Amino acid sequence: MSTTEAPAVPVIALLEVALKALASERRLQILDWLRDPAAHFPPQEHGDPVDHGACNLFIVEKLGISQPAGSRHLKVLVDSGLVVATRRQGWTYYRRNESQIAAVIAALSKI
Amino acid sequence: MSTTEAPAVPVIALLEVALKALASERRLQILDWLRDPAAHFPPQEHGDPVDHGACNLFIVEKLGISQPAGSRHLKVLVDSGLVVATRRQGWTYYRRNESQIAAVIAALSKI
DNA sequence: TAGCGACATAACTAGCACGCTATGTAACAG
DNA sequence: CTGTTACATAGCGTGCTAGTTATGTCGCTA
Repeated sequence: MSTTEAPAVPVIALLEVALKALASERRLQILDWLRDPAAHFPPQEHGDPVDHGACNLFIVEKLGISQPAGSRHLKVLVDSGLVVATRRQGWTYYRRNESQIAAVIAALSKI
Repeated sequence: MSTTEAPAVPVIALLEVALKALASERRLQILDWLRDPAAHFPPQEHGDPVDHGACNLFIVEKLGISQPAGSRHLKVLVDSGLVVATRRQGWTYYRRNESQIAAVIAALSKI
């Protein structure tokens, strides 16, 4: 507290994290697909797309990038709270966190 | 048109430009100050802050960075359409483009 | 226990973002 | 014409971002 100075509007620093996560065509595409996983991804045996979202492999393949690259994009989205990951029987499913997305839009509206 | 492929959702590419401009604590701070220039910047002789916004020098000084660094942040905001620049008697005043800001928030709400 | 499939992590590289100093440009003052 | 002020641009160094391949980890299956 002696070396760092608190910003006048701390919400700005929080917004920056979410906006950096959103400021990527890849990640915006992922969020758009996750609005309706069943419409954009093949059927999944282990996990209802409506409840749990889509698995990593499907997202990676649809993006056309390597699996680690897609995995890191998803990690950025999860770390920012915009997406929730669910591990289930070896697979990881991702779904939107609508409340957090709405909170970011609301915060942005105040700036 | 033969070498580039149109994205399935072109609005995503447009949103990315605005979000990259917003995903910066410096630029979010500028936008916040410009909501009420008269409250955050000294009085200006040549140009009403309510009409024209704040000049480059005041913004740079308040940010605590060099003049060229601040000038480039403002250019990013202008290029993305979020801020409008007005040249007047040697000074350049910057103000928010509320309609563009609202359009970005509306587009983000649809993603 | 061995092997495999799904995903995460590590290590590396290329490109972009952001800070700086130095310099260019345009308008005004004397 | 000269100098000053306000701002933009150029050039450079540094750190982050996003892609790759290689490898690690965990859960299931045989």
